[in-house]
Amino acid sequence: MAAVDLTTHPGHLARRLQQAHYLLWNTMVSEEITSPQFAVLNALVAEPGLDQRTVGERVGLDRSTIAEVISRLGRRGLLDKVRDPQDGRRFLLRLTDDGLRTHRKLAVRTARMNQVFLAPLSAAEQSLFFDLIRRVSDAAEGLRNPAEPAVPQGQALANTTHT
Amino acid sequence: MAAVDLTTHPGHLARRLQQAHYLLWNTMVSEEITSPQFAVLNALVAEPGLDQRTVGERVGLDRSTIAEVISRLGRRGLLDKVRDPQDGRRFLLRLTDDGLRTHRKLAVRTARMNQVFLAPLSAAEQSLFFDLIRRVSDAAEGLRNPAEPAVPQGQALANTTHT
DNA sequence: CTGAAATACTCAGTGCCCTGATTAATTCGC
DNA sequence: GCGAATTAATCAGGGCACTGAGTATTTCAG
Repeated sequence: MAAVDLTTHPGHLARRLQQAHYLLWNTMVSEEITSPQFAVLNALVAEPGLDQRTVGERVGLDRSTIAEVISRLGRRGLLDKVRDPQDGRRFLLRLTDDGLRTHRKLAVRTARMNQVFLAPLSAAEQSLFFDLIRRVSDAAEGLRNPAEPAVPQGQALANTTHT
Repeated sequence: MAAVDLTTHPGHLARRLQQAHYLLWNTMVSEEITSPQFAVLNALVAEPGLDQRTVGERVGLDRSTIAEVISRLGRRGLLDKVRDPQDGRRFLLRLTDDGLRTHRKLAVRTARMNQVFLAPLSAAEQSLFFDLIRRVSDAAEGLRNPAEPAVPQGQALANTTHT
């Protein structure tokens, strides 16, 4: 009775969307390399020599997840990991030739897959789709560290001040 | 420089959206019960006595994942699992009183969380958001079993019929 | 009625995703 | 210079998500 309609719950929709994407990726792009792995390759194509933490920041993966992903890519021989001589805490990451080749190949397939994935939407709807999702994600991400940003000490924290 | 802009990749956006949702859920709804777990509770509020497979179908979880989720909910005492006397393969699922209470409590918090999550969008944009995501997900889901319908019987389905 | 197919569930294996605790290296305060 | 934060990475642990293989039960074909 008190049951709720999940089709109006953004979290549920987000999960379904990701599942749908996973499915398509698996059939149209690669069964070996996953979408997060491709994101890491892509980040290192753009900026070779990044350290692990920064790559994670670029692609939106936390410290633990990025470590696992990088270890898998390393095992496959797609990237190299060398300790930074300047800062012994860091590992610098760089794609191997094989990694570079793999990225090129998958980039093409990914573009094709995106077209299929977005085919149900008109061009205008597609940019709307991006825009809406980005705005929601960014806003939620912004709630993460609420204190940080230069809040002046006046601090009238004015949520629902009066009914 | 063959690097690609991930902000125009729906898969990447879907993942980020889900991460953002996870974050908000964790802080505003529950650290114990996850969003998929709530979806299962909700399905059983709507239709008590469903079997495992059907619950999975309702909330979009495959056979393995639904088994794990249900086992966790069972361990927490939120649902009961009894073998179907009519069909010994099935287990029938039903919420306990505690499960029902939990669902009621979380439903309220979830509604609040959804408001915060969607706050960056106007009402019109929110329905657009739902509509666009649903259309993309449904279309991709539809590609799953493309062949099925209307397989012509010419097909000589020739596994050794004669022995 | 009986053997084959279908069905519900389980299990093993891989990968993503997060938090909290720990270790090693660097930087900062004094 | 040196001890105290800070920072990069690892590890342990819990949960979601999929596939392929295996078990038990039911249904269907002949």
